[in-house]
Amino acid sequence: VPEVEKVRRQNKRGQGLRLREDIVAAAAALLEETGSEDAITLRGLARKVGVSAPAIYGHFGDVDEILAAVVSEAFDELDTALRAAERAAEDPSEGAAEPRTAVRAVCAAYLDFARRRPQRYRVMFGRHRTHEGGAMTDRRPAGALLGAAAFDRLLGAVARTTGHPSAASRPGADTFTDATALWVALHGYASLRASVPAFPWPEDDTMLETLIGRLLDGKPSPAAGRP
Amino acid sequence: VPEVEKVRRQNKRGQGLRLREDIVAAAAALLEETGSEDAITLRGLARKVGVSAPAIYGHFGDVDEILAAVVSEAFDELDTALRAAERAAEDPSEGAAEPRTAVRAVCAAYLDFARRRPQRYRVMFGRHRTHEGGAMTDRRPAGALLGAAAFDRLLGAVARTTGHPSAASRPGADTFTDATALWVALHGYASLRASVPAFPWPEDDTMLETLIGRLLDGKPSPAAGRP
DNA sequence: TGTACATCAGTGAACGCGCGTTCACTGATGTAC
DNA sequence: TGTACATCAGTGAACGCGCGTTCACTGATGTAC
Repeated sequence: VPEVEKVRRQNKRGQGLRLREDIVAAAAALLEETGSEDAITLRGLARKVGVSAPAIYGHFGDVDEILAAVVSEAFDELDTALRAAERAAEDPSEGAAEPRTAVRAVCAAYLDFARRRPQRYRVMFGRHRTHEGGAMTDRRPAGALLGAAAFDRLLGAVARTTGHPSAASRPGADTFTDATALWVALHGYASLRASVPAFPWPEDDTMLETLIGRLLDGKPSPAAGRP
Repeated sequence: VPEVEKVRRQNKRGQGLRLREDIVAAAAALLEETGSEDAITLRGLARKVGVSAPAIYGHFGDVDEILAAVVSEAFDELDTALRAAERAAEDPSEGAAEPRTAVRAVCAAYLDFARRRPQRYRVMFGRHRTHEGGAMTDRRPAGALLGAAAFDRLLGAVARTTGHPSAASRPGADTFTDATALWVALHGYASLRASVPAFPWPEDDTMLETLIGRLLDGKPSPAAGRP
């Protein structure tokens, strides 16, 4: 028997790789529907996909692997959304109509994602990662970097407006600190807005104007109409 | 048999009300140890307290009630910590050494609480409350207001420095917006710091100086040492 | 002070359930000849 | 083109486990007389 290159066999009746996708999609749906990670069970997913429970072991060894796939996919989605928002904001005038337009667009897209996929957003950023194993096991490098991709979008948008006049008045500012402060505020707002809906939150636009104005441009509150 | 006022019977051998406390304490410990709410089970708690499982029904009808008690207790603790920090900051000079001292102290205490009780903090603010039942069921008014108590501490500290010179330069500012922006940033930092430990976070003091300076005083970045 | 009794916090056995996981299997798909 | 066979994705029955919850009970505590 000569050594033969293993060839990917054609998917059986459309299934095959599709089952994997179906499982991840079902997990995401289950998460958003129930609002709880522990509603995601092997048997529950199998039921939802319409397959027997052991069939899942062909694609995932673990229910945690499935949740990890959901999270990974969600991070891709977030990155795509931020990218699209940035492109759309920069597109029409080619130059810079207003210095903060792109930053504002990216931030708005971030908040929009968190609102559209609340449970996925919560799992992406709301789970405490205990650095299991002392100093730096680096067992899940991808997991640690996932959030960084979204941050880099934000950082890029902020950096691209550094040369603008509004930045000149803030000689001590540095881009990384700016982006960090902005991310922290965005996440805080997105998270609390979902957790404490009873709070009298302002509109997204108002909140964004406040945060960007103060954190990046050193401007005071956007004249909320108080005497 | 005449109507008799029901008198609280003396606790049996030190138990009685103590079991209830023990259950809540065990739940809090289990939450912090395992980092997961669904590690809190009736049987697990009974085991940890050293009591049979049905004994818990005498004090709680539900495992969710126990978690609610943990959260309620944690909110009390947070409020106490913020109160203490504020008092300590205002105590020595009786006047105002520096306008933002009290605000900074309250913020630092907030971050400290989130760091000392990470899982409880996560459950307090990280769980999405779906407004189940349309518009305003108001079924859990206490739950909705719990976060507001901590916010009021922050609001008070901010309000008490409004008359200071630093506020005069920001005519458009209003206290509520200030406190909201600050809370959002504090929570975002506390939450992300725990979720994404791999990120190069600054020291708490530096972060606080940045956030308070920009959000409340309109100052740029704290001269992070860049040319 | 002493005895009989009501109270009630907690027990221990038992139940049914959904879960993860295993195992031998089935049956359609694509391939060798 | 036709037949025999290897492959392998998915099946169905079965298991042991920990869970929430029920039930009749026990035994110490405090009270009535």
